[in-house]
Amino acid sequence: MDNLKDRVTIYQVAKAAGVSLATVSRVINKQGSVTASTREKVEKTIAELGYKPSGLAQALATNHTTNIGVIIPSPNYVYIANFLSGITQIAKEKNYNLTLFPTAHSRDEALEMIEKVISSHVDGAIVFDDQLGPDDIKKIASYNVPSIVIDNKVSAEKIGDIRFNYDEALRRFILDYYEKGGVAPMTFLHVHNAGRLLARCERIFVQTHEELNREYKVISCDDSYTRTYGDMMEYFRDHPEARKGVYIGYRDSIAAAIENAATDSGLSVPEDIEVLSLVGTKYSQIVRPKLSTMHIDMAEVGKRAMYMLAELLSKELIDKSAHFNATFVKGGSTK
Amino acid sequence: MDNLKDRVTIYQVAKAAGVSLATVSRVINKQGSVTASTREKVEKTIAELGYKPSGLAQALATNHTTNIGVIIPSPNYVYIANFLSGITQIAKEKNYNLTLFPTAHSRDEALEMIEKVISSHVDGAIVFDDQLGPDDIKKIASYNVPSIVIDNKVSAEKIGDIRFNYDEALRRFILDYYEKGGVAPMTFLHVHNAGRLLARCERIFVQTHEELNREYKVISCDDSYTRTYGDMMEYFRDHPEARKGVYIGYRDSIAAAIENAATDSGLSVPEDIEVLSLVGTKYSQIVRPKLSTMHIDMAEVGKRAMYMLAELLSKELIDKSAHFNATFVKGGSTK
DNA sequence: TTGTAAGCGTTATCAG
DNA sequence: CTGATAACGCTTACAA
Repeated sequence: MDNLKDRVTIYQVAKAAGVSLATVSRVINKQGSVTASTREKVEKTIAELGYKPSGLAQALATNHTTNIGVIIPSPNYVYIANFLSGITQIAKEKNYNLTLFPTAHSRDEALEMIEKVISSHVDGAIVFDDQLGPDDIKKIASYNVPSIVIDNKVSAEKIGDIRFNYDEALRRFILDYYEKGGVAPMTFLHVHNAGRLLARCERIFVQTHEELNREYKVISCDDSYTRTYGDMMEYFRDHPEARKGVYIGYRDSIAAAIENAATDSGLSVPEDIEVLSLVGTKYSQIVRPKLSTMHIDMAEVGKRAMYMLAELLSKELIDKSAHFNATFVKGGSTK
Repeated sequence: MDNLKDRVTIYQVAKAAGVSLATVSRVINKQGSVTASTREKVEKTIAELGYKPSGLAQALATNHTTNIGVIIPSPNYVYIANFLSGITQIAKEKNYNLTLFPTAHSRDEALEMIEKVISSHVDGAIVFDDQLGPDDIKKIASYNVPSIVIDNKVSAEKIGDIRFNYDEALRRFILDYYEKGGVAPMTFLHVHNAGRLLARCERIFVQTHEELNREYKVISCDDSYTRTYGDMMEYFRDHPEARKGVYIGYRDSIAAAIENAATDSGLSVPEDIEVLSLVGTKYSQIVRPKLSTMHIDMAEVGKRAMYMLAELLSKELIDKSAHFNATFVKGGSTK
């Protein structure tokens, strides 16, 4: 608990080196001018004492930590992990540390994390939580925490956003299917509380079908490979009429569950059943047939977010909005 | 709430509520005694002003942040992401924030991150970096940062460790193969710089074979699915003698690359080629045939690490070492 | 129950 | 070039 008790302080260094606090501070910050000889002396005693400046005290004095807060659903999903990994790379490059505020897909928790972000005195934040609406985001803005918000349009002074666009690609995919003579209805796998991204895709799915005046199905599934695999096995067994058509899952695990369940039910993909994954990762490549996906490179999104934030923090962010368009990547799971 | 505001301080709250700093502090910390009426008054003005205590200042005053530092290779790999996810869950439960110090598989960087951890004033640290040796870890100990170290034996006052044991399971797997009449040599896919865990497995692999006086192969591969898939396609094409036997990859992506390359080369798994993944994740289940793995649940490891650290921070950690034994999980990729 | 004041470990502004 | 000293925002004895 009081591991910090015996921390060597700048004061001790000063005393040991026979100089004042201020001089030591100048040495460690390499600013202001110090004689070569005293600099050496100070550096020597710093090394001897093993002194490391307290980031905390520095932060308090300078009014900036070099921390940026990251609000994300827990990094359990590959696409979130990829996103985080992208942030990570650029953060390192720009010399920021990352503090995680994980939210487990619940709005209340996300809100609570926003409070924490504010308290934690981060220099900026990247918010990728699917549950938060624009109003929630404004709160963070009102506290003057420069932020990049993912998949949420916000316009505020110190806030940039990155938005995903699945609309056209998904619409086109659906239209193509019917234009090419698709007859069996498409099925969308709904996952409870999986966030705004999925919700929007589902809306596009429904709308497009209603415009076309086509039949469609939405079925609910659990947000896990194993459960969905089991459920789909049953589903294909109990619903002979469902043994054809296109199935859409929102991420690779779900889509893979559909595909494997279909295959293991004696169906062939893509001849009988076609499968599409909305958030494709590299795991779409390892299943057979490879999954067709709507692809957005989440690591790139993470990098971009961190670049934008760094710009927001250092100068003016010129372009406060970035867009990532999903592109259809054809695998073997669709015709 | 609308306009950007400068940080509201405890002092401003005190003034607005007509009380002293100390009283406000008591209210926000719910300790000491405050009359119901003044408490209300203070709470009201806190709400009105939108005051959030500065974690920084609190940390400096109390001498502990509620941050714990996590040194990991970047969360690109599923097993690392799972580990992080496990930490995350328990950290939330115990009310700690996580600060990430990602290292990208290089010892120098890992060392640099240790420095940062020390400066950053975290209450404790979880160190899962495969590149660090025991001596490196001691450095963190010397700064009195209570830590849990993964896959590295350390004995120091404030340091606990979690170790993996692949030895027996892997040895047994190899022995079984030959006892059951395996003839074709086993092949181990070596990945440069993939860390101590892999290195140790490789050592076990080699040793066991030498004890048995059996032929074996070690081939190098890139740490990526796509590259390894391509390389293995070539390999199977150019080396007819290699179109049989057991192949061992250190994580699912690598093992899946072997398996898919074998299948796509017209080989059948497990009849011609058998495949084993050393660090199995749920992705071993989605490829066909399912991968046999040596399994350690990394999310559990993360949880355990965080539990141990919490204990280390609050009282005495009774059991300073935990062990996780790899268990062989048979899939369809081995006979 | 409440207020005063001394830290916590730095940086930064002045003088000297 | 160097040294006092006042911030930074909060906690916490100690007094009142």
